[in-house]
Amino acid sequence: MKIATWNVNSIKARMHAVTAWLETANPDVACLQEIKTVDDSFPRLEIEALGYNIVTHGQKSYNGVAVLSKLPFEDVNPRLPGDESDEQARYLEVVVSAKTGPVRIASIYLPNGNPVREDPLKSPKYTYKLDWMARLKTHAEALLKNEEPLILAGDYNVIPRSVDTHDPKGWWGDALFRQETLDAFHALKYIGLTEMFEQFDNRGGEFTFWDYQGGAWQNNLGIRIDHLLLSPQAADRAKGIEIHKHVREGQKPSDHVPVVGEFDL
DNA sequence: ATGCCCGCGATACGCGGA
Repeated sequence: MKIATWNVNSIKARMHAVTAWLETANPDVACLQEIKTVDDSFPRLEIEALGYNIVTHGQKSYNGVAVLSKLPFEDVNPRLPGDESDEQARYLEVVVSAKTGPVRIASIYLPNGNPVREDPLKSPKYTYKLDWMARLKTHAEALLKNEEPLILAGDYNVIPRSVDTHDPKGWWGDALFRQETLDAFHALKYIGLTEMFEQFDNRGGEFTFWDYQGGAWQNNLGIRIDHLLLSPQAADRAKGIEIHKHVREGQKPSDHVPVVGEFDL
């Protein structure tokens, strides 16, 4: 079973790239981020025609997440618990029934967090990011008690290590790569989650995002910020991970590329 | 120099992204 994550940077602007990728990569489940549209405007028909069930948690103009699945959805839960006032659409959790039993999958669009001011804790966007990461940790701890395969897949907006950017000195201090962010990401992993790229590959210099500006793609100036975090029951059945870098070469590409995990589920 | 590119949209000398 292939479970993928991809920040598409607008589903409407990306439909040609998305359908072409679905047809060739043929994932069983695809978690999408930054669909940038409301649920009613999501282009369902073209994707359903490729054999996918669709759930969305959309928002006008910004954010928005979706899950596409060849298997039917047994359960759907939009929103990350812990802050009823949070109106940003960044989390969508589903359960599908694989041949080995239920598999819980979440599409995650973790806040960017920039700008970070001189006092990080007085930076509204950065404190929102840190709060969101703490909420994700609390929720993931509760989900781990289910002792089932759990895959938290998405755009984490976290550069885990210096080797996951072309320019660690340049990035250091940014909301994606600074001590408080790394501490929160480590705390999330430390509850018992496995970062899938670390499990199977762990090379430096493998990126999932290249900025549109300044010839970043042409010069391979990228960062690795799209991740799959796995419960022990998912990690035990994990087979391998691929970054679909070639997708960045296409017409009107997203600035992110898909990351695809293979599981014996 | 926070600009360069991209998508959205009360189409803005705007905003957010990373």
